[in-house]
Amino acid sequence: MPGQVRTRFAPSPTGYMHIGNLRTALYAYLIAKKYDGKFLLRIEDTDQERYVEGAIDIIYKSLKLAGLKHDEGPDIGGPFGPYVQSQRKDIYMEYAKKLVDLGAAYYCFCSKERLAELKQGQEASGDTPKYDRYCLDLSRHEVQKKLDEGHPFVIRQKIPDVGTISFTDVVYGTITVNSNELDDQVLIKSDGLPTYNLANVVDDHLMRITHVVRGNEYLSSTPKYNLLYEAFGWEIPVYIHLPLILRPTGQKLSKRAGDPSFEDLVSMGYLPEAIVNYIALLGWSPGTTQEIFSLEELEEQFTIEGISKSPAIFDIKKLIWLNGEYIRILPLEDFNRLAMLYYKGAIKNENIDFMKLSKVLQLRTEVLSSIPENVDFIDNLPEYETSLYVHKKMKTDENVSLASLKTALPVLEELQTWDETVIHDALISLAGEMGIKNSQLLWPVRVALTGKEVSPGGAIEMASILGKSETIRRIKIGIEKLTRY
RNA sequence: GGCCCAUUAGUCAAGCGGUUAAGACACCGCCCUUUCACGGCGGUAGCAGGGGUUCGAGUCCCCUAUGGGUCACCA
Repeated sequence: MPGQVRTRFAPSPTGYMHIGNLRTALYAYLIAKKYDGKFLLRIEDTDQERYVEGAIDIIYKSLKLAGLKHDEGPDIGGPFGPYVQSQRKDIYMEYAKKLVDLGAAYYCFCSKERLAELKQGQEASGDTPKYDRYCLDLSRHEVQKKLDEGHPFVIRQKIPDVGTISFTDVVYGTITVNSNELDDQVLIKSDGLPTYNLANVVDDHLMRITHVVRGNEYLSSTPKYNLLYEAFGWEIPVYIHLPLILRPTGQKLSKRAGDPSFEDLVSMGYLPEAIVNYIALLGWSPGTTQEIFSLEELEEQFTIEGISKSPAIFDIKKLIWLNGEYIRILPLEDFNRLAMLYYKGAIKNENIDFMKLSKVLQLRTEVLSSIPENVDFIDNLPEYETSLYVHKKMKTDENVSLASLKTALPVLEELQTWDETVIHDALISLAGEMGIKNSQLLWPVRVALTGKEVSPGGAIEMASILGKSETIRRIKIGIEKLTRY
């Protein structure tokens, strides 16, 4: 294929970037990068009824967050602009008229009422709704007359009566349909704006798109677009249709069903890099056993051959794992900065060394939003049962624990400096002196300090983070609970 | 319903006529260990069903079933 590879991401501004959309953008981007080509952003806003305020900003923001930089687009311009379809209205009309001249399209003056009636009748008799070509044979003169009289009109594509149409998709292979399955769809709406059916063809050609990357839902309408390319005498792009991403119950992802958007996932505590990594693997395989990919690695290793045909289910479990992997490799400072957003709401105590907390928490965090529940004991020691002190493997029960806490209390109170090393040495040697296992001393202390079954660190780490006076206070509470028991 | 597409473990998936059918998540067990987690080791679990073609089929063909997509003046 001569010339430079050019792909595009062409979302309509609905205000919601779902995971499937993002993945389409990602693959289009990767294909461009892989072949050293250009990736462009085009806004498909030809349906003004669906316009949502601020939706374009969400698109910019999402792409930026995902690291998908476009080379041309509404915000940065480019040689084939404008990149917003509503600003290209005249272009589409011009090409639609050309199609009429070519005999590949025709004016239609049917009212919406007539169309609705027609459809209703066809459905009632069990037929597939299809335009009846009422206006197809209007003479040039009749058409001109109606236009002069100011009748509202649409321009419809004229599908050949007979024959089959084939096209080849890189992932799905050659697909053939009967032209009688196709409807004479509207190309230009009565508001003068084009439908997707015309706009995508005109723009992809004018913007020199070489590889059309889009969701599988366009597979069945692609033959109609090919007819248009052929009528214009334009080169047909390489088609790459992507399998759908489904929700765990098997349906298409949807906003209505509550499936999270990309931004939702980010605000739920997933890192953009992890999400991108995860969706790259939903529908594509590198052919190796590598699972962790930076965007740069994807750019190098992505292959069109690796795209699969079958739909994939969005499995949050694997994303959680992957997110944990990304969190663990973060520099401590970066993790701390991210975690701070969650600490703020959960911890009011100002004496906490957050960096110290982050250090123990980082290994244990898979999703940032789980942080608050993991650190809730810091501000307030939870109410807990003395049964927490009973642990078979640690060889502790209430009696052992009470003895351990009572012995540990004065030792800790005497400590002049309060850091992990000092606390560690004091407690470990104490266990030695007492002739008990480390766990028989440390488990009770950890329980007393946190009041929880699990905590983001052991007794020594928790004591260090909570500080001396709070540690002492909590151990006393523990002793009291166990004494009462 | 018509047309189009898909179907390897619970999930993502490798496989492109001859394999003990990779790997990952999840799950289970063991080890490490002051809890949990991390890490290490091991395990359970799969070619939707039926016909062909072939010396040989997860791989090719047909049928059935299931799932999905599409049939708009939405994209």
